[in-house]
Amino acid sequence: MGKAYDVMAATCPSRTVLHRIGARWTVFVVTALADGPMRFTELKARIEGITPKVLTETLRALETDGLVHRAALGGSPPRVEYSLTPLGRSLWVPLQAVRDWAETHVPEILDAQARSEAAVGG
Amino acid sequence: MGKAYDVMAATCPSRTVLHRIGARWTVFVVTALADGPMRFTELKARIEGITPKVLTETLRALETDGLVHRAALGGSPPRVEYSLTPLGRSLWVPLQAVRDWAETHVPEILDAQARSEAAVGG
DNA sequence: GATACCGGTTACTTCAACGAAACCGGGACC
DNA sequence: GGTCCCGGTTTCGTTGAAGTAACCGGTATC
Repeated sequence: MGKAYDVMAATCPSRTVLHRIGARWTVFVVTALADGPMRFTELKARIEGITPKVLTETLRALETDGLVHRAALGGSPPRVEYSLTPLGRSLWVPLQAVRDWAETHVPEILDAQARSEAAVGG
Repeated sequence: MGKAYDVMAATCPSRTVLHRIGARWTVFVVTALADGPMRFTELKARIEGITPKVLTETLRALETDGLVHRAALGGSPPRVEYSLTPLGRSLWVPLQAVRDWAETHVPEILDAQARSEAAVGG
């Protein structure tokens, strides 16, 4: 059985999907929400350096793709809770592996960068 | 034992690493090279839609980070072979998982997108 | 001597993503 | 009546990654 979708094909929709996954802040939001539902301000605090605008954009995009659920709970002050959908939770698995890899191999990459900078004549 | 690096910290070098991994074409190049060493033109053919400029840039970046090895074999016509380093091969594991996820869940995401477009009033 | 192949490079342009900063309504608290 | 919090929105500016297209030297082929 061949696969229905192939990332190597120029027009394959999986490329769009991959692009979304690779967006700067997607991995952070999914990682944060993997610990449980969270409110906007909580997310903003946890993901250091993210601006409210970008956080909103990222959440909307993930919501559109069915990865994140947004629950407005009314009341005052307003309460909005974001959570991963089952699809989002399934994405978390490979994303966590990537995150893990990144955190684990930082020293090797820093080393390689230093070495190639030295080779060029830094 | 706490982790040495945490992606959630604003200044953590793992963020740079993650950024590189998330670059538009990284996953394609690593995936292609996972099948074995390959020449420039071969890569260009296999990764549909990539331009020579972007391919060069991506390969150089991956080389700098120690993920790809470049071997110029002289002769004429010139022969240059690119291959994954052990570090690159270790990255392939999580990347393949992400690629797999993307290819597998295309229909669900397309569905979700269609539904939220309809909800807005398409 | 025209053509094609390899492995790129160069110059220019475009465009989406990202970021900074200010602001919004509505309530609650003081 | 001033201030704070929540969950954003709006405007504007910047940046850098990506795309387009043309070209390069060297060789070998016809």
